[in-house]
Amino acid sequence: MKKEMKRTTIYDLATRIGASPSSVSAVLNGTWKKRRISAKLAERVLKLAEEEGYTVNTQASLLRRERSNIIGMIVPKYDNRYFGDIAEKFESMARLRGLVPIVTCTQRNPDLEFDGAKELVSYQVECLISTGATDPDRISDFCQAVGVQSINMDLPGSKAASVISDNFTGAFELTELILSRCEKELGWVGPLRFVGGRLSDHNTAARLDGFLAAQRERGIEVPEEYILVEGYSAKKAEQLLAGFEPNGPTGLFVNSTISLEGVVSWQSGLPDGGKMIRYGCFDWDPFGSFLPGNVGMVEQDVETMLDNVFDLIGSGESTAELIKIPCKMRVFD
Amino acid sequence: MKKEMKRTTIYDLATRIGASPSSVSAVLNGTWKKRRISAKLAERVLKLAEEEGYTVNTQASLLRRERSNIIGMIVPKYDNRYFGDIAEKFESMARLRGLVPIVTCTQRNPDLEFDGAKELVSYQVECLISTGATDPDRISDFCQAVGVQSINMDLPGSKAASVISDNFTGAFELTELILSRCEKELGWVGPLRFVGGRLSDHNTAARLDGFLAAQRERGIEVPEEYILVEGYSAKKAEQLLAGFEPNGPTGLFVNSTISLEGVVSWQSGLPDGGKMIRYGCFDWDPFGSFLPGNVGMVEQDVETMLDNVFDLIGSGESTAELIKIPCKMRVFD
DNA sequence: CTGAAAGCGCTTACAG
DNA sequence: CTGAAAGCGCTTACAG
Repeated sequence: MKKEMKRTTIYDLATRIGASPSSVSAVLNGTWKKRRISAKLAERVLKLAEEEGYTVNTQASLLRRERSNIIGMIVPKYDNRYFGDIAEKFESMARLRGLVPIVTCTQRNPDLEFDGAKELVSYQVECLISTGATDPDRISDFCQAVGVQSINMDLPGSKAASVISDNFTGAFELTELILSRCEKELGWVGPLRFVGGRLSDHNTAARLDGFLAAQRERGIEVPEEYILVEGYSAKKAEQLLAGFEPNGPTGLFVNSTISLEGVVSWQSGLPDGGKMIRYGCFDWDPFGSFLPGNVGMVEQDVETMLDNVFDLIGSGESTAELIKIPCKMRVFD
Repeated sequence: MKKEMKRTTIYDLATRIGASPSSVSAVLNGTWKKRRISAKLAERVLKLAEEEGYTVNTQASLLRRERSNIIGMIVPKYDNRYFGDIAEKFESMARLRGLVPIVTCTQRNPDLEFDGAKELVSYQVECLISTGATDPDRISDFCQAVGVQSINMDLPGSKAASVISDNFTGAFELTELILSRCEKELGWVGPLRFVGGRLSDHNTAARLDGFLAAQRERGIEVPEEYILVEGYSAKKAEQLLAGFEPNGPTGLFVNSTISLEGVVSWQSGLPDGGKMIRYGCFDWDPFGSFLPGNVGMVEQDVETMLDNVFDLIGSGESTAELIKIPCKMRVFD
């Protein structure tokens, strides 16, 4: 490892070729046709650059250019399919559009979240997508102050456009599915329990609304103590259910795959293995369809959400509009 | 959105404060004590910077500095816990060490993989970690040519140090577990099937070795047609098993959670739901423990692998050593 | 305690 | 078809 080796620059290339740095630069960044540089020169430069393992110094290049083409995203976690999928699709869709994506993971930590946003701004991002952010408005305020566009995804904010799932409708339909399967398979009609999430979280609140509305429509009253929302973690879900040993048919609405882990763990510890339980989950995981009692999952439409995000980018005036994307329902049998 | 707004620079700050850009710069980047700048000046600068929403221009700053502190990682996919975990822990461990992580996802595409590596090099990374790369040596060669350290993780290469799991031992132990559970629970002893992966892939080969060794030790001969390695995808695994309807006890060694999806799907389609099947999986997923017939999973020790990677960074001469990290066994019952 | 000046590696009008 | 020159926003010796 030649540690203190200086990287090859366009000056090195220019010297060795016997041309000017300007010409080398033009060849390397593709503007050489409009500068009418001879094809032979271009060819020689390209060949030498290849041989020397030349790579442009992005820092120098971006410093000089007026646009960075960089687009940043903060994401809370990679611990479930949803955010992993978002990060992955964001990267490939950005590249397809000629943009350079940078994604950073904030550990669901509000301070890291803001630090991450600042870091991306100092990379000169042209737009910053806050995904699942706990405090998107703080980020939007900051972005606005420095003239950078910001967009919220998954969790809405009030200071920038937001693209989120239609949580109400998804939850409504999932609730209907669980109810009808309870009736058909267990001959039971009754209030479902809602497990996981936090009421201060917009998505949980909207899903709970859909959950309640679907039952109200069937004349089912849901007791307050059936709403078990004290966090997302698997452990929390398991704790909340710990005392509960259903002695007959029951139904559960599980809010997120993280909570689902706890639910399934609780279920498998029941005397009868929870044979009389049916549940559905708002969130998708490929192993979900093989879990006993799972009647269906709501899959958020990441691709359409991102399509909408990209449409918003560079769309001039950004109002704080809220775009809701329908979810897909995965039904198991 | 003030689109064409110029960002605040240290010159703006200096003018408004009535100090020189040098002093402002020193205050902002923390070198001001050694430059013995007055605390009052420092305070005023910091306050104004805060008010103006100043953020350093990373491009300009890095261009001037001699070290970037940037450390890059390419990762194939975020479609399972393993790589998501790696990316996430890499980011936080890098920050803990005062480094700036950049992770890019290459879609398991060899060309994107190399492009990603080049992109990171042009960001002036000081070290590039190739995780699960299909052609790590190509990347190492490139890095060496431009004087950047490279390290392989998960999948080994021959041109740079590699930190990988001890696949042989993990597979050996998992095979023993499956065999003993087949015997205990099904009263059956016999050769297991190996499902998923690719023989050209170092990890699959090492795991297959462990798989065969554990059976050889017990005097079990594994027929060649029991080795079903034609790729990782869930669909592939399901296809390979499609014709197979065991009419008695059987055991499977599943190579990766991706393949596991296909296995479980095949299993759930069997007449008896696959009650007489026991299997284990080389790879960890939290839902795995709830799958019927799953006796255990091998969890790769991401944290220890990354510890080793970070120890290697900046460690001077990089030999192409191979560091094997023991896996953890998760046993279900 | 502080400032003037050089320069990091590029890009881009501008002038041939 | 090509080059000289300015300048992007910083950092860092160097000289007070």
